[in-house]
Amino acid sequence: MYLDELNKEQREAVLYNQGPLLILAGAGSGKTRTIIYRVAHLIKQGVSPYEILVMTFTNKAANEMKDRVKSILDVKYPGMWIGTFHSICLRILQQESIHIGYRTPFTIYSTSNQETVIRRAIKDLNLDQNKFKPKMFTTAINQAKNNLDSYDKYLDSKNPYDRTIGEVYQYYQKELKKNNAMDFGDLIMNTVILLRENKKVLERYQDKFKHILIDEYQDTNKAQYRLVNMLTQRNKNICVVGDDDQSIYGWRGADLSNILDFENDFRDVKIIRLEQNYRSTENILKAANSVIHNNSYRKSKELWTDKGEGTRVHLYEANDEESEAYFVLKTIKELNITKGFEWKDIAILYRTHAQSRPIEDAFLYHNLPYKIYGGTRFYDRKEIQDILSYANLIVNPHDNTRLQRIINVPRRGIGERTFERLSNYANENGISYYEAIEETGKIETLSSTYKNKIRDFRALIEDLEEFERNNSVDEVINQIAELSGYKDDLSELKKKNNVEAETRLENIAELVNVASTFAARNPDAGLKEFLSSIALETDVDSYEEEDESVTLMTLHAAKGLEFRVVFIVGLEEGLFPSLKFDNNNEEDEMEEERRLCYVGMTRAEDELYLTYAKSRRQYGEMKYNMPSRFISEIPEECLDQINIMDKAGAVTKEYVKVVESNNPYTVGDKVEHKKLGIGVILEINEDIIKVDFLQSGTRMLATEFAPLRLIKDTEIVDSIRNVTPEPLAREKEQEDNGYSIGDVVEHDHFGIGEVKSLDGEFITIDFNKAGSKMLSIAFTKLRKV
DNA sequence: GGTTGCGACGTTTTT
DNA sequence: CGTCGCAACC
Repeated sequence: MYLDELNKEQREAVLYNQGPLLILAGAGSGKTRTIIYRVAHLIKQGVSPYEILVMTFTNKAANEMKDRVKSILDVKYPGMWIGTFHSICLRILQQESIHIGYRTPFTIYSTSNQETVIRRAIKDLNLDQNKFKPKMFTTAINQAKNNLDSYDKYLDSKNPYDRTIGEVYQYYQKELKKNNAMDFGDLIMNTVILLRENKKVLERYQDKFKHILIDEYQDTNKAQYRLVNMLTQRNKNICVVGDDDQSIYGWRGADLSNILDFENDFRDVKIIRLEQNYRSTENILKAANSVIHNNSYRKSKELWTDKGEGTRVHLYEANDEESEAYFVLKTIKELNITKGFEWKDIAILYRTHAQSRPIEDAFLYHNLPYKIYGGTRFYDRKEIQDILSYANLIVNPHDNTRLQRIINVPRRGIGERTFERLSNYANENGISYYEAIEETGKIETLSSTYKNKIRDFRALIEDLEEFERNNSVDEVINQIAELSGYKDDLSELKKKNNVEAETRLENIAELVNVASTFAARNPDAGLKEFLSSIALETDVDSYEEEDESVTLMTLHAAKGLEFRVVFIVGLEEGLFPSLKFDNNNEEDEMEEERRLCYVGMTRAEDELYLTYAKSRRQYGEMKYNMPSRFISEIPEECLDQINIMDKAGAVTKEYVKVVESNNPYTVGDKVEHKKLGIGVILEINEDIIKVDFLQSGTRMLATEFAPLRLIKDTEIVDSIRNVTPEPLAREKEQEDNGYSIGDVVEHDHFGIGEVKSLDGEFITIDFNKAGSKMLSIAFTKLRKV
């Protein structure tokens, strides 16, 4: 019986099924499990799946829930509405499109499309481009939509700056309407407007959804709050799950008061607290609890665990960001060797993306596999946006923004002047650009050469439209890349050894993959459906737990995940907590930084490392930051201060020496190799050691990959057993490793260099920039030049 | 129509 | 220190 798999509070939350319910679920307290079982239980009790609505913030969460509900109930199609706020709203808007004055299918504008429209607005409204940056407006408009504010409110403002925002907002909104497009904010706001202005529609949905569940309720903004509130007014079976201590998106419009005031919004609210943490050890939990206790704007809650004390939270002071990176690297290697943690068990979390760089450098140099999440998103990449613009144009040719984007990409001789003549004609006649293209003959300002070029473009789009009717989504995407000349263009560049072009081709291939997966899963869906599905998709959705690599990500991106070992780096005043506070709500923002720290700390299951650097390069300038206040908020008895003086501090440029000083081995140490048995270290050269093995003679080994462990003298007697040294696979390469002295080679990290000497699988190269290095061929990516 | 160089800028970003 | 956008060049 599935109820037996729950603790007392979780069970209570599953069984309580009449009226408003607030589940305050601390980090690692089995939140998702509770929601899923609650849904399953409702259905087992006879509630129809069609009467249940579950809203989440990420596709990942939605998919996970869908899958788990399906497996508990053992059905193929769950029937209930489970999705992100945005996808649920999209679904409603598409069904009710007659009420909202949009044609179906409307398109969805991503952040980059948004910016394109804003740029045009700034130009057309003759605003000073030095004073007004597009980002200011996108931020303001998104925020306005989160708060359900229309542009009228801004236009009526006494503040001239707000009036300018109003003007741009108005222009932008009209432009979107003209293009039959909505941005992310519109999806929510327009749904609220739809329900507010159509009583019949509202009542239909209120009737339909007898039970509504909201995940991560602390992250809802005002618009989302209104939406939920309207939908639930009839049945009041609203269950919200969240943790006020994990609200970290305030700057994006999330309104913490939604969860804090929930009990005042409804009558007879039942509150259940899930406070048993199944993730972290006592020390980690105690440290995290102590930090969050310094916040005043929160509900009382105290997490506990029965996992046992565990090790203390490790604290390390580095000299600078490079030695911080090397501490992380070295510690990870040690954890792997001594405690058997795998790469995928480990995550490194930081406040800003820029901090990943020194860590990447260190990992790259030492071939420690890692994966970075965030940064430029896959769907934001230029080539992906370009291809998708073509695809969108096939579905909706009147999308001016996207047409403008690709009409000359790749170059086909339709330059700025030509386009201007075309767009002028369109504007004068009040038609879309594509309609103007259909009337090219009538545009008198164009010479026949350019008319023909435009006709060619039109023919291209028509060919693609035709192709789309008879082929699968992935074939269409591929055809776009082919017919548009995009592929040829990149292939040409690739021939010239352009690495970037190669990546772009790979990205396009990946997009075709995504499309074919979609086509396989949704056999009845077409291009239209594919486009709206990926418009709401993000990179986080592709996070793979199985990956054999260390995870690098921002603290924000880590929410909802867990790792056996967590490093939080850069715990310095000014960096974390970040130093950019508004004067008005300084305290609010500090509390949000603290919650972010809490989120980071509670990701850790077994080991938590906190590091800070005494000095750090920020924006090219040397900064000397104080250790973060969050460190001093941790009780000393939970901390294990690592008091290694950083010998390497003075020579940070010389990675080599840092590693040497951090190398766990010294000459004379006895080691045990998984295959080669016991040996003694004869020499140490960077991270390569020469070991004399009892049974197989001397060998060079790369410390970070050789399956080695240090052994004490007393162990030796026990350990000498029959080790039959198997020749390593690499040994065969020794005969001819493909390189000879004098070869010029290129290394991903060090650049160009010349081969100086060869010693088995080891190769010494004199790099033009990085100097002389000894590297293991098996683990080094080298190219002959 | 495409390249180059200079200056401005610089959190976090579930959709 | 990097990146990116734009203006001035070829």
